[in-house]
Amino acid sequence: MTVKRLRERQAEATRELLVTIARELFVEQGFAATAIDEIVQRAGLAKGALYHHFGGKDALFKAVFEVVLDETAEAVLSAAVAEDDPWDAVRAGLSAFLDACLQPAFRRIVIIDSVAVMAANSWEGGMEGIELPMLRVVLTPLVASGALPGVTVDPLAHVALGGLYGSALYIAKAADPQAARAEAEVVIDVVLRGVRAVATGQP
Amino acid sequence: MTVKRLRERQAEATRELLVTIARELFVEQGFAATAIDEIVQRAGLAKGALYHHFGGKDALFKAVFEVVLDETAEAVLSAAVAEDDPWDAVRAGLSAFLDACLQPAFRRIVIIDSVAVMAANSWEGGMEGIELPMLRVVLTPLVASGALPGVTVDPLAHVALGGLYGSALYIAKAADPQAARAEAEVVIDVVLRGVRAVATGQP
DNA sequence: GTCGGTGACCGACCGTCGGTCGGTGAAGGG
DNA sequence: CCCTTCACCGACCGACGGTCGGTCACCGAC
Repeated sequence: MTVKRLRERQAEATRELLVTIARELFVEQGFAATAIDEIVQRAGLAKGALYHHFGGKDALFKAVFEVVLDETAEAVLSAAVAEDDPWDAVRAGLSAFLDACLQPAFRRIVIIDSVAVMAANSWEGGMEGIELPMLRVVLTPLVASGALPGVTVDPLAHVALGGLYGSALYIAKAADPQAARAEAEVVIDVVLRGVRAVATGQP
Repeated sequence: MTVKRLRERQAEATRELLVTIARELFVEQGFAATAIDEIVQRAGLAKGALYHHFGGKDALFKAVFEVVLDETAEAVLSAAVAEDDPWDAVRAGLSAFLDACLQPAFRRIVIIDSVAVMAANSWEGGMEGIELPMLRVVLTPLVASGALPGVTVDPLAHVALGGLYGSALYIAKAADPQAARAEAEVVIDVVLRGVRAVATGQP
């Protein structure tokens, strides 16, 4: 299995090339404004090659989307697991997520274009696919500690994810992303402190 | 001015008809999957009529978008202004917005499709157009009171909107919407109490 | 009233784009 | 050495967004 046949390796290389090129163009121009012919031409391939490896333009986008999302999920999780205290883990994860929002690829692919493309194909969106499990990992310790009576993980994760998405949109559209990120972090910090205060009974 | 000429009235009726038909189809099928020919055919008009009144498919979508957004903004505001206490107003507004998130038109037009369409034309998105003023009315008293040091209205509104959308998503997908709504409101309540605790210095 | 201008609306036409499909040549098992 | 397999090719198609010259009812001027 480790020794792959020549054809197999070339095919995989072609797939990765297509994903890489498509990612560049999707980030630069957006999904709708990027023509398949342009992707294929820049990759030095014919249109048939793309349709041999991917079901269509949407499927190619989904492949790109998953790569970008995986990168972000990994960054968030690795930041969270580095902390011992559950609250510190949450804050570290949020900070990593806000960093991701500053990157053009995440903004364009995940925040702006993915929602419509996924909805058009009845696919799972960014919310449910990977981000939610990611958030559950961070939030479950909090809920399990019993600090938030009556609160269950699933709705909490959804609300948190939505809030993150809202701040992501704010950052994505701001003229000064750095300043927007700082503003958003203040807000999230207040919310976090507030929830913590309710949990511990201390302001 | 109140007495409009016949041509003027007919033109306005045509515009409204186009917006109404387009809204139905956009909600049913989404923006990308709806063909201009289909809109025009169902309206009993020719394609030229549409392009006479609107700059293009995107401009027609924006007109539909603004109508849907206005409806929601009005519902939220009327719910909020009925309350005297700022915190009660916030809660009432949030509840009304949650209801809006459950309606297919708002979900499809504003949440799913608007972001990509607006981004493609460098237009103002849903958050900045009307939703933000709507939420600003509700949230500005809080921020202006100085209870939340360092917090500005815009990012706070975005985070709140996102959180509400997340909970709406959770409710929409749940097998038991009533129970899900109760769960979500517990979470929102915790967050609200938390922010309030930070603001007042009391848990 | 009638006459010329205006503008709402028509619909054939165009360029582009996503998607299809029969073909081709090299890889690789027998 | 041959025959199957398959990654890849590229001409072609149909659909869609957008254009543009034409048409005719409406409306103010005289």
